[in-house]
Amino acid sequence: MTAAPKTRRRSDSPRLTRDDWLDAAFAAVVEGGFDKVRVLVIADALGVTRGSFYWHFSDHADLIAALLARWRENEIASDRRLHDESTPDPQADLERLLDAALAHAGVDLENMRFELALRGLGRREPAVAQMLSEVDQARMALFEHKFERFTGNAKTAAELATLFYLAIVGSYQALSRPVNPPQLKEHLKGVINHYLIARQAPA
Amino acid sequence: MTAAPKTRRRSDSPRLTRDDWLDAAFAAVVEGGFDKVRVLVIADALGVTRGSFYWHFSDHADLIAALLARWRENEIASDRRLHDESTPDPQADLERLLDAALAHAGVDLENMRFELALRGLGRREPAVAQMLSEVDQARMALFEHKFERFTGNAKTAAELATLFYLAIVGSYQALSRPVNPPQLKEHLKGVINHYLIARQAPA
DNA sequence: AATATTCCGTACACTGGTGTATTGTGGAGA
DNA sequence: TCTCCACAATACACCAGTGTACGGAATATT
Repeated sequence: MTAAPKTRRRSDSPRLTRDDWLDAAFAAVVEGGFDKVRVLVIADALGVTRGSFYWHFSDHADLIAALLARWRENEIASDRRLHDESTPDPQADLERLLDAALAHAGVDLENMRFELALRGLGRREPAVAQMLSEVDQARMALFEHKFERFTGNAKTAAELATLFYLAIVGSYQALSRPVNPPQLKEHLKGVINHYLIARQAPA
Repeated sequence: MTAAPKTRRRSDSPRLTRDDWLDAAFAAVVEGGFDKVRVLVIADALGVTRGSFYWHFSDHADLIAALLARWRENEIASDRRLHDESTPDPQADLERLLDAALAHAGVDLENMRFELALRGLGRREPAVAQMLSEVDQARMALFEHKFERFTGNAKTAAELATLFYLAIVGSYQALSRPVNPPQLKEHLKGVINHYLIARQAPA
């Protein structure tokens, strides 16, 4: 009655790598949060025993730390990418940013769930909260920058950037309850259009 | 070396009530999430042993269920209150609603943290997700109603209601990172003013 | 005061998880 | 082909937590 391993290791090699473990741990976080990251469970999801784990990692804390570090790297990388890929048209540029942020809630469902779990962890672990704070700052700055190119007004740019960023973060977990992603996108566009029109016909 | 109970029971009576336990469990959720609700820990926070617990509750699941139920009651009650207390002036009415929602992130910090933990739980428990969905729906409807009274336009009301509600939810956990509550309130007001002006000087 | 009821303590069995030490094993290089 | 070593299995001790059975104390009730 010994069940077969649920998830086959990524590489065809019979041996596992540290990254294989990280991937599996990531999946565990995605579907249960950090509190449900159990070495034992991940082990037999990978089809091995914990003997392997304690080879690649010193202990449970080491695993979590590595997971956080890896996420952080990816995060600053994708932030950099969004910052570099700039379009001449401010509005198109802005919409691309919003699309990317909303994709997090669509295609990239796993990353969204991971980030939510991360925020949960951040409520208990100051170090994690600190990390998230920095990431949020960077993203908000990017939003603000794009909005300023678009509106040409620092104050409204700050307002809209704050509002939009928080709304997207909020949508991560209220989803797909009160609204779904495409719906939300339409609403965001509606507000942007409003500002566009208002600019063409100032008071 | 036996430590004194950290939290004294609310009633002066030496015996505990089911509600005392619920209060303590609530506190546990607030500072650690649902995964950190341990009968053992709560027991000695209350200065008793688990013998008491298993008198008032059948098991751990019973405790959680009761906690959820109680939250739900409070929630529909406060929703009703917000719905009834209506002011003749649409703008003042709207601002009162926003204040109430933002207070959740200020004074009412505990309730905010509880709700966040709840959303975390909802990602694993469909029943909880369902409950949250209904609460979100109700709140959004209220937002939309107030915004419609204010703007007089169904479409923009839907847009702004969605955006504002999600932003507030989002602020719950990004707080106090990228923005703090008063700052956020100013930004929200800024957008509202923009819509006010635009209405007075239509294109 | 005697008794019943309500509430809590105690002791035990059991589960699921971590970490460690030690032993195996299969594959790449000499 | 032999050998070494990177990787994994096994077996152990240990801990935290749940649930249960039962006994004991405190409060009501008559």
